[in-house]
Parts: sequence; C-alpha cells; structure tokens
Amino acid sequence: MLENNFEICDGEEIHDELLKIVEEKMPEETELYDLAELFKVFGDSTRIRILFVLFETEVCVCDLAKALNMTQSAISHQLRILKQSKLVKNRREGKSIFYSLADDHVRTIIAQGREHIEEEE
Amino acid sequence: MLENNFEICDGEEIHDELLKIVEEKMPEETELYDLAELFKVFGDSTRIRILFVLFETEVCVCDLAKALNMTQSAISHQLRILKQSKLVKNRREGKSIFYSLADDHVRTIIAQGREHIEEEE
DNA sequence: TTATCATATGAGCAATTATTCATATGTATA
DNA sequence: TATACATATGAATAATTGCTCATATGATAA
Repeated sequence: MLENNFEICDGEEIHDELLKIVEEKMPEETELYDLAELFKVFGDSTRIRILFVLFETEVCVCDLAKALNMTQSAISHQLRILKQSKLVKNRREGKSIFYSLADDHVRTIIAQGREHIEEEE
Repeated sequence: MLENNFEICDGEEIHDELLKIVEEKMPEETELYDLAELFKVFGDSTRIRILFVLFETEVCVCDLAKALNMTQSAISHQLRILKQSKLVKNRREGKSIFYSLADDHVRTIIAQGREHIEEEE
C-alpha cells in the first residue's frame, strides 16, 4: 500500500548536511574521472612490476621484457599506458628506447599501498 | 637468415644487474597481486566519489545513494568492494548501516593521486 | 505474526581490458 | 640500398567488471 515513500531514510537532518558536503567537497567530474583513470593504471600487476624495476634503474623495452619474462609487445603496450599517465618517461639511444620514472608520486602511492595491505591483520 | 637471435639486446652488462634487481627488489607474487587488487579499488569513479563523502562524514547506504544519485544496489555493491579491501568499515544503527573510513592511507593515496594529475602541464 | 524499511547479493548484460599475433615504424649497419 | 634489430600498434579474443533487476536477509513497528 506504499504511500509517501519519497521520504524514507532521512529521519535526521543529515540530508542537508550531506548535500552541502557533496557540493563543496566533491571534485569536478573531470577530476574524478582523471583520478580513477590514474589509479586504474596501478591496478595491474604487470604495470606494478614494471614500476618496481623502474624504481631501481632506467631500462630498455627489450631488457624489461626479458627480466619480467613477458613478450616485447605486451610490455610495450603497458609502457604506453604508463607513459600516457605521465608515470614514466623515455629517451632514445640508438635503436633502443630507455624508460624511467617520471616523478616521485609513484613511489609514494605504491609505498602507501604497501603499508595498507601489510597493516591488515 | 636469422641465426643466433637469442643474444639480441644485451650488448651491455645491464642484464646481470637487472636480474639482480628483479630478484632482490621485486615483491612476492602475492604482494604484487594484492597491490594491484588494492589499486583497482581506487580505479572507479563511483568508489572515489564514495570515498570523498566518507572523508567528511559517516553516512548510511541510503543517504549515500541519494547524495550520489545512484541506486541503493549499485552503492551497496561498491561498498562491499571497499570493505573487502579494508578501506571502509561499518556499524549498524537500527535498520541503517553507517559506513566510514577505515584508516588514513586512503587520504594519502588519493591526495598523492590528485597532486600527480594536477601537476601535469 | 505481518508489513515495511534498509541493506545485501546472485544472475545477466554491456563495456572495458590484458595479452597475443601480425605488421608497421624507426634506427643502424653492411 | 637492403637487411636486421628495437619498438610501437591495430585487431581479435578471453577475462574482468559495473550496473540493473529481482530477490534475500535483517531489523523495526503495528
């Protein structure tokens, strides 16, 4: 016999307060999208393995593929994604292209992630 | 006339050095997997929006759904994922269940992500 | 108990994505 | 130039995933 069901779940005045929070604190839609896209990049273990190598040294695509035991094509595809997110940069040296970390946010983000998963009981 | 192509791309001795890095610095397979799984959770704008609300206040599922203009089911599914990753916790109060942040790594990780995307030219 | 509200969850579908394969581009060397 | 090496990339495929819909669970009130 449902009637007046448009008023469910707001007995408290949390509702106005909530709307204010969303209006004032929520980033723009484009920033939310960009943030999600950035974290998606970290959400693949192949790319994470690449980053762990780049934490230590600059490396060319071919050596990276061999070190991680994957095909050159697979690594190249993933490097492109990392580069698009500006997490890595590259330089050419002869026939080879060397990749390295673009900045240090990567280290912080990964470090915080490790802390989080290791902290769990 | 391909012969001896098993020696391509290691003119320098970077190879031994690289293998040592991978052996010594690369986390275990399970940690790499867990890390990727954790970051996948951040890789969705709905879950990021939920986290931005939880940065400010504790909130019940129904209010969260209304505030973000999504169905209760969709929000509930995402909260389950956030809870499995121990990013949020919850408590029951009568018929409602209130969700809140589980710890502060979330804030750091999101903050670093924002810094990274805002730093780009 | 019965009815209602709040939340959780399984199945199904559409969209995304990581890898492979084949091939293209770019560089150096013969 | 022609050939080989190093890397990039488009298409195809299999696997993953976010949402919807229907329904189940859990709690409160009549």
